[in-house]
Amino acid sequence: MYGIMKVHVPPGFVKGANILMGATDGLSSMVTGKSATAAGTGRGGRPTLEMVAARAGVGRGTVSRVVNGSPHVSAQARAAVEAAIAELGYVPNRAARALAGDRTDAVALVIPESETRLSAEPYFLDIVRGVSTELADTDMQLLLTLIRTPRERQRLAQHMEARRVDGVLLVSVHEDDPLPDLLAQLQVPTVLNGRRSEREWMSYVDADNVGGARTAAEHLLGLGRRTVATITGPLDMYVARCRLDGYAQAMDTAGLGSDTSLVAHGDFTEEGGRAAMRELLERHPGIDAVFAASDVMAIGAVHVLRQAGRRVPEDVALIGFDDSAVARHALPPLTSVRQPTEEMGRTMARVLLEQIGSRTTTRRHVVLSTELVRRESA
Amino acid sequence: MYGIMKVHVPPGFVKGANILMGATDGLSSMVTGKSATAAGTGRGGRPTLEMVAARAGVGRGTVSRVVNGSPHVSAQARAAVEAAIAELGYVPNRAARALAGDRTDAVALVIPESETRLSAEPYFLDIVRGVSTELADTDMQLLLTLIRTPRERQRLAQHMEARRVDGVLLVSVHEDDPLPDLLAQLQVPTVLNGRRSEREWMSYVDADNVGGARTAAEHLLGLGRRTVATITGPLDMYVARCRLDGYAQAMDTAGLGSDTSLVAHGDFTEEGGRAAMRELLERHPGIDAVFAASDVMAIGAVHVLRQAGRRVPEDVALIGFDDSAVARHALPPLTSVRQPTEEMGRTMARVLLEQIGSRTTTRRHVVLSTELVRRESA
DNA sequence: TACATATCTGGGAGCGCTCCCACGGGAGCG
DNA sequence: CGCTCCCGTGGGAGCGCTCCCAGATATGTA
Repeated sequence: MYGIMKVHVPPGFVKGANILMGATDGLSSMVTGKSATAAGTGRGGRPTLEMVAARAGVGRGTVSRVVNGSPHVSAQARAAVEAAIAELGYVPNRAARALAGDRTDAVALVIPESETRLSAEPYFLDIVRGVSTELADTDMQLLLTLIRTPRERQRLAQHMEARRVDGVLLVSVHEDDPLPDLLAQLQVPTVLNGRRSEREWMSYVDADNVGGARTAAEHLLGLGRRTVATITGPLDMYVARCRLDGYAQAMDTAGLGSDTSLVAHGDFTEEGGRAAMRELLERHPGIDAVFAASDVMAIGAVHVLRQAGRRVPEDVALIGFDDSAVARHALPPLTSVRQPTEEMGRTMARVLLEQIGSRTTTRRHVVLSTELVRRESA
Repeated sequence: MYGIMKVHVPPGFVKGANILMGATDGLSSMVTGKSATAAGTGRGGRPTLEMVAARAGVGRGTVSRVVNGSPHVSAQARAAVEAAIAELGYVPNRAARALAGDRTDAVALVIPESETRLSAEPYFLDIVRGVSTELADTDMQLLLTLIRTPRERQRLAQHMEARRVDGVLLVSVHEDDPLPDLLAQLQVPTVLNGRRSEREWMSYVDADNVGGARTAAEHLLGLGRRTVATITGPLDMYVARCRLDGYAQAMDTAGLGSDTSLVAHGDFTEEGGRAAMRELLERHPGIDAVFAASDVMAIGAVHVLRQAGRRVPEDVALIGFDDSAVARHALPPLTSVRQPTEEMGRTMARVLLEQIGSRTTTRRHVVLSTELVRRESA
């Protein structure tokens, strides 16, 4: 009863309203048809799924199944298709796939400008490197989006609503950034790099800032130093609070209580580090160790200490955070807490892919451990 | 005679082979139809072009024309369409556009790993920033592709053949990299960041390395220094040759001939800079100025000079190249040649867009001038 | 032997857009 | 006053894929 459908109907005939047009001048349209595809040439000479199917002597569906790794294909058919793909050098058309499958096979790495200004340096590149590595095996594309102006933020939101990516990686956003909530509301899989606060609920991958800071302070203490101070980052940033916390923990454990006069506040800039160091020197002339929450601030501290005639590390031991190029090339080379940045990037990508894959909304929280890189300053 | 076509035919009826199916069990298919689109809901609840058309009381074609800025639309129709777009919050579906229009509205920024390892630092990020800025006004997407393994290079080539991007930005490739030629052959619009040799034929945007180096050397000479040496980069890199050239030009002009013993070869690393400085110090104990072809090498030189008891800049004036964070935070802060990195990124994007727009293969060669940033080392 | 079940397969329909053709009506012309 | 010409317009066809359904075939069971 359905047999009629199996009759071979010339392409271009069944399709469209040509039938209704009868004797009208619909000829030109009829001539068009999908002849190009059915023949040996796709647009721009690129092979199409249909060409592969013809070549392999199977149907479109089967080729699609092979390409997408469906298990419901006989070994024989699979082999034929794979051969045809190789011979033709077939590569799936991403746009067609996206359109038909309602997905994009792309993830965006979003970087708010504020962040790039601060820790710039290798950090960002390492994240990209990690993400890229992890994505290399899938055929997800990595889209880079810098957000600087409100207009760009607006556009990003629009793109998100239009579902132009399957997921988003968000590099350290500020606590009051509306982006994460927008993404959550839109149900776009998202992974943050760094938490916004202690009770972050979205998926995130962060470094163990507390542990790293604690280790640094402990190292200073282990060197026999007694007057161990710290230069913090801006405390409205969670990462800065964490590093202060780690320091405080180490001091507590060492029974050195919490002397707030040993805590000076910086802002992650060299000048901030300078000011904080001057303050510290004034309050504690006998200071013999400093843990700075960033390398750049540590550099500032080095300069001030030098001017004050203090030697590093003989008089004052110093540890920074980030293990940046600045730390490596400083004089003396700075001991610093290294974050596994590339690994963080890889993990972010992995978590995101998992989240995109399983359509469930399972949040993941990952904290990767840091490591003290010993150089000459402590 | 064509009037019959204007009769309103219910959607889903004209389309497909349903007509042929007559009394057969084609019901399920008929029910499907494109009802969803015709009604008020696109996939995922997102508005479609067709919905906008319905809302504005015009045809699909007209909406498309408005969206794509075609001039052949009456003011009235345009206004209606724009209103409908705003009301519905319509955003074009990128995949559909790509499929129908045979383009992708995306460009790739390709970064061979080798390069990222060397000058890493802000350089790369600034390029991205520039590119991103320029692209923000179009709705081109920026794809980031890191090339590290031969496998990744292979995949990139494949993507290029499948025309997954409309154009490519290539960050400083080596002279023997086959990528540029592949891209040229594939006729993919491409812009290089930096030349591969003096006779680069592809479009490129480069910094005036010769001029920057010349200025640096001239500055040193202008300080009254007579024994002005240079530490070069690896001379198999064009950029290194350029910087050496600039230095040589300044020396020639000053009538100081070309004393090859004043030229030491480094490799853009700190250790390379150290070794070169030691060499120089040995050959010319009375040396009073050094131009290093990179900041990192300059840092190495500073360290060696310090150990040798030479003061910077009192005994030996020093200039680096790149104006990196390392230079800014060094002790003393390094005078350095700044490249307009972000501007380079912007220009690259602009040139690429132009090349994509005009389907002609007009190559463009842009050289942006550098600038000496004076700090304390010279 | 007949019938139910599981497995593999072809191909129609449709994703949302662009391209382009052919229509209608207004302006310009003789 | 009829004739082109052109501009603005609607909408068919098709881009290359995925989804899914119904056939065909192979396997198992009574």
